[in-house]
Amino acid sequence: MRSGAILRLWFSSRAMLDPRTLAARRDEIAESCRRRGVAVDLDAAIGHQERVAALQTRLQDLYRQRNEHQANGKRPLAVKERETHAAEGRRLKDEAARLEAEVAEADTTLHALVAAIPNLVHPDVPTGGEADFRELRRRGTPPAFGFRPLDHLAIAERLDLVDFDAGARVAGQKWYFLKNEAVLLELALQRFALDVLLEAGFTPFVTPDVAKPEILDGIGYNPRGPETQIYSIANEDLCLVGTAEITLGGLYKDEILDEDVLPLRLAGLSHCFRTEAGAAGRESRGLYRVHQFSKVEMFALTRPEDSEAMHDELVAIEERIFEALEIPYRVIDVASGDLGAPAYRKFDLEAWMPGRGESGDWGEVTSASNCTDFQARRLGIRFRRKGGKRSEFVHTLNGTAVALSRAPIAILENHQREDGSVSIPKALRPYLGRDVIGPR
RNA sequence: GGAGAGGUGCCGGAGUGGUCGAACGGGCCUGACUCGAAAUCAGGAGUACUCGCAAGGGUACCGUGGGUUCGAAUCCCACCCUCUCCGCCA
Repeated sequence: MRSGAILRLWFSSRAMLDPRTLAARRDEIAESCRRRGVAVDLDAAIGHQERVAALQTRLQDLYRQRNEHQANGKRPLAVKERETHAAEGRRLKDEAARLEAEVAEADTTLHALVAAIPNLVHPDVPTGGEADFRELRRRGTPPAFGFRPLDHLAIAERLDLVDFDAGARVAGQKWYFLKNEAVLLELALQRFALDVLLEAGFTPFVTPDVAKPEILDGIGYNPRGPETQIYSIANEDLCLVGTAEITLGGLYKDEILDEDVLPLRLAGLSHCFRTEAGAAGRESRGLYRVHQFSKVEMFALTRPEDSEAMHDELVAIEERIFEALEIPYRVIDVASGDLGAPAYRKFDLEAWMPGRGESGDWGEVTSASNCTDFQARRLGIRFRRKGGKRSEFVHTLNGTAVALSRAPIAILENHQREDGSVSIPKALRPYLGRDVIGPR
């Protein structure tokens, strides 16, 4: 009789927003959900948690009885006795099976209820929707052109850098070929960003471009459903990753780390695939919103007390990169309704894009999130303090070092010149092997 | 993709139906010895959940999921993974 599975099923559901403390933190969680504009039936979850706990206690007690009974059967028994003993054993087994089914059913419900609860929200996060962000600072000055600046698509077409028509022919709408110096630019940016991260103590990775649904789920993505951003591979239990955050987060799934290896700073280079379901009609010209791009991603695992400092560190690195690329940007504190379920707080870098909108506009180029223990709970990533007995969940953070779709937009648009050429920022020249693209 | 071997605790590695949460060795922690260290000796130590103020109990876990049995690390089935060989291939 294998009874472990049923217990582990139950235990697995605890690895989210901790169901045990659900009741104690009810008001805090309710307030966070309200600020996010997410409707969650907290009381149902709490009620269910209690029901499952009670069932679980009964089941454990039954297991204890069963063990005692089995211990009694170890000595030699007369035939009659043996028969009686076996019958009682079968009865206990049936009863356990019935209870197990009940626990499993209740646990599935609890799991669904708890999974729907998003992370808490940092007290300083502005409350509201997409437009209610708080601007924290601006760096750099938007360039003043003595001519009418083009958008990146027009620049790229003139310089023969991208081919969306060919992309559509081969793969469909919003797929594209990079061409000529755009290829060199992508590689140069990758290597440049990687060097910045190496300098900052990151361990570099090239990650798988696919991951199992359970990993996606642990990170907080919902791979199924009509509005999903995630491609699934037919006939395989695999998804194309939307970011290396997924694979880097999965790297330490179910591990217990030593306190002294923290913080861990990981840099991941991967392709990113997004269905962009429901994104039709949004500002998405050219490379801004595409189905595939490359990205150098930062991922960090820290002790709980270190995550806010790490969050600042990630943003500082992003700023260092865009400063070196001589691109004006601003940093925003993303509003509660626009955080996504895993994030406790999120800082975006928005670069100035002269070709965006009527006369230039800010466009998101990076995003850094502190997910506290939300992902760690779902993935089972823990650490143990020196001399400590119990393990604790780590905090996870992620941030974009450079997205090779949007960073090139900012470079092309900000550094374009009247003759149609694009000058290359000094920091990038050694990587690109030239000072200028074009004119042609 | 085909054939074979194997998945046990931090590591190595026993264990083929109850005496196994698991021998033995290494590593690790504590103590003794030492001026100190090495060596040696003694002791300790898995993970998670749960009951309890605590001391201390209980339950589960030997790749995963099922099955047989009163009882499974051990027997049966399926799957996953690793290694070796063959084929194919960038």
